[in-house]
Amino acid sequence: MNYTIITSRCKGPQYPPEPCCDAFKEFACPYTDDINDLSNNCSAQMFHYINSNGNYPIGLFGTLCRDDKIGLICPASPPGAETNDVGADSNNSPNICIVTMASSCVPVAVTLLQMCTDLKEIRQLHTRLVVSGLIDRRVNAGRLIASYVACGEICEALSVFHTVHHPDVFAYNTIIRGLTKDNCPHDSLLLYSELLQRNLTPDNHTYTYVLKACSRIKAVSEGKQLHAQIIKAGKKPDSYIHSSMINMYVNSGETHSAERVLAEFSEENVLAKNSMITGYMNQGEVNAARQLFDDMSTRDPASWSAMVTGYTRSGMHTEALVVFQEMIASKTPVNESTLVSALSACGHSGALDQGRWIHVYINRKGDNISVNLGTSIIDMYARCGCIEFGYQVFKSMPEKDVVTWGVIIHGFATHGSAEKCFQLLDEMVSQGTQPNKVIFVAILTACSHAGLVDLGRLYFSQMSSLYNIRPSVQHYGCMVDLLSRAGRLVEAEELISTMVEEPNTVIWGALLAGCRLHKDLRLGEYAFKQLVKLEPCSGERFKLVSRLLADRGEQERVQKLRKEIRDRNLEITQGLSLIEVDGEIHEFGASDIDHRRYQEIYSVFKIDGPGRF
DNA sequence: CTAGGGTTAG
Repeated sequence: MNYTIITSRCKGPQYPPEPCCDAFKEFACPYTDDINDLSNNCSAQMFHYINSNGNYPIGLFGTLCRDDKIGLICPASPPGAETNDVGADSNNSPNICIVTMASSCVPVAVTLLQMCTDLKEIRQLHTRLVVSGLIDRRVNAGRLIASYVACGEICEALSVFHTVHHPDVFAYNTIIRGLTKDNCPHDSLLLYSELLQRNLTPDNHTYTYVLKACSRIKAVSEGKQLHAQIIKAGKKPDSYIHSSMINMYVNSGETHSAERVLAEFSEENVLAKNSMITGYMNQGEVNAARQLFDDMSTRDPASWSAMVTGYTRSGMHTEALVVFQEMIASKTPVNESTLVSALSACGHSGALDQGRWIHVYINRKGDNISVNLGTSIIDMYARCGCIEFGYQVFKSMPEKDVVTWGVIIHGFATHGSAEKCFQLLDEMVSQGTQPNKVIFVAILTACSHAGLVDLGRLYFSQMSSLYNIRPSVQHYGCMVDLLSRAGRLVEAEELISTMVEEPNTVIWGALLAGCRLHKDLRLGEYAFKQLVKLEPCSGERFKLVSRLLADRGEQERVQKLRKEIRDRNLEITQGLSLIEVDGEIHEFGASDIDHRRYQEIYSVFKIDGPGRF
């Protein structure tokens, strides 16, 4: 017989948790989540375990009783256990021996909780701990809190925490970590001050988690206070504290403080440097990030990931993809976030070939594709103009979230397939995913591109009436764009006047563009005035309004405006199109006829003349 | 005597 020995050290690959948990499920006790129900019907003695065949397979046995010992049935005595001859075979025959863990070993409940793989098991053990009274042991309660935190059940964790009379530092640490992870960093900080009030001594874990909470809410002053406390306590920060500290400063935008902390630490700390790279990248100090990365003697996957993500977010897509290729070449295991960033870089730069290469690479790796990664693949194809490929990937995904639906709907919207967008929205709702505000931006964009004014109005009103989504400036932007393009300028103006928030440049810009299209000088000038107030340095709007004036034959005012653009040296940004040819990305501006391969591309796309590209 | 890098994308 092939037994797995379960010991208190049963973590790790050599002791897979499955056999113990299977055994666990078959305990003679019926499964129930209800503590009261269990306490009425069962005693603490029920852990005696015999499986359905009447055999004694390896498993947990014994009682969870106040002496908190565990029995194991196994062919030989596991390390760290004392053999108890009860039930042991006479001359240590290979059949069965029953051992009891020495009392110095890890408490049973802790061992059991470590074996739990899902919430059901944890709940069941929770009930048993309550029934047996073992929950009163702080160690057990603490580990139970940790188990709930590990599977994201912060409410359960909190309710256990509140029953503990004098929680120890471990319990505080665990719950602080859980609250921060659960996006309640403020509560974490409250509990930290409670810990101090109770005269408990924070340890390295405490500092790490509290720093993380500060980092999450960009609480620099609290973070600095903590920094001072750590130094005052004479604690030697370990690498976790160190990197959390840097992270805190980085997230709060204090790159220089982060730099100083980085310099203070003598040991090589990859985690800290990774945080620093992210910090530089967030501040747009791309070269500093690169320098740090280049100087690192050891890099982990997160170091590479920070570079790829940073470049992508700075819009340096080519650089991002170069680093990504280097990462592959250096045989660094590629994690998911890196792939997501690299795909994003492909999508934003139109690098279809590389995007497809990454898609193939992902398929080759054979891991099953997560919702996030699948979504990124779809988005890449959609942005590179291959919505059909994206749709294939979409259809092949067994699980989708609201972002997945958003990506595909947005993709079809920008490809002008409004009908497909509406159909997908219906599908999404019928499959049980609630649309959010981003979905409606995509839907309204689709209406706008297809000139479907009435449908746009319908969806705009349904948004709040059916789905309880308050229209944001972005939605108003879509609607103003939709109405203005269709020449319904008065309606557009009316809609703007109903806005609660201040209209932004997108809103006025859309109105101005519509006015130019439909030659409405009065409203156009009004929109223009609002625009100049909001962004006095953009020449683009001047150009648009001067065209409007030219259309109306107001030559004199046109000249005046043109002079103003020149005199004030207003910047004129240009919309760019990106085309990948043989792995090389080419940028095109509107009416760009100076590109060295213009003729080729001109003929391929049958552009009907310069200026109309 | 149990616990610890980041949350991207539309």
